[in-house]
Amino acid sequence: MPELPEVETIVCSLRNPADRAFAEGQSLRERPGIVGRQVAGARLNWAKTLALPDWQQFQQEVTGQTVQAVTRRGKFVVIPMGTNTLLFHLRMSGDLRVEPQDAAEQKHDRLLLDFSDGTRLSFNDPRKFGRAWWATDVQSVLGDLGPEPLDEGLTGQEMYARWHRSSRAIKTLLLDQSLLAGVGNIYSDEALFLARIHPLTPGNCLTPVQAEALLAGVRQVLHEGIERNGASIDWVYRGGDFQNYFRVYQRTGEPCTVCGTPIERRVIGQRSSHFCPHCQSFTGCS
DNA sequence: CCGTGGTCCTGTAGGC
DNA sequence: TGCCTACAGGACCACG
Ligand SMILES: [Zn+2]
Repeated sequence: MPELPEVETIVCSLRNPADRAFAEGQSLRERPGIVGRQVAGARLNWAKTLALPDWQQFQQEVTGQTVQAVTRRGKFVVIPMGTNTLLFHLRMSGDLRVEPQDAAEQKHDRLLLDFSDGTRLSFNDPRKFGRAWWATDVQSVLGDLGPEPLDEGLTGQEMYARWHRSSRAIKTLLLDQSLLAGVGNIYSDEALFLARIHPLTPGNCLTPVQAEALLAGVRQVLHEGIERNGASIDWVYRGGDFQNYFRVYQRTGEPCTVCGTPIERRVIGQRSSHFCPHCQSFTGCS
């Protein structure tokens, strides 16, 4: 589930003042954060969740460390703690929650950090695809990531150069984290719709103008997603409402918001892709 | 280099 | 009620 806007929303909530009190029905924006809290102990309920290092070493080294900051890189949550950094990738169903230690452990909690002030951070992940790393060198985990789409220094020309090198479908290229970090299945469909580009368009058929428009579309949908606290679908991830503003994603058969043509769904690179066959007609390529 | 199919997992929706 | 299949915010691998 979580793509850049959902991860950004979670990261922001973890950065909230840590001295806030817990309350019933708090939104993500209202909840207390974790910066400044000290780890008193850790628990691992699913071995594979901890990618590196082994549990023994992790548990030993993380205990006593203090949360210095919470940041985001692509879809990764980055938490510097002393000389090491704790990283999470939420994959399809991961979530990070802050709660009092006396609260009952939740179903699907995979990794828990107990803080010395009586609170805890829990990594909840029903599908078990999510991973955590405890790394001295952050680049060993984040090294292959492409640029941040919301970095103002990133230009359309740069993305044109990156996308133009490949003959793969632009839908697939948008999901390639080494070309651009943070975009997933929802936001790639939405961005292609805004840029009026057919998802099967080969990267090397894109024009510089289209690349510019696509980066602008990516930025717009990411901003919208962040504004709405991300998208909440099914039982995974709660708190956002961008799902109520989808233009094409999971709207198969429903009318295009621009021209009324039924939205089409087809599988591209093992992922379902939704688009308007009229607004996003393939313009051709030499 | 490219596309395809399989893997890792649990949960839900829909057809019968 | 079940039972069965398809599908889901992601990423990685082997193969031809
Ligand atoms: Zn349309």
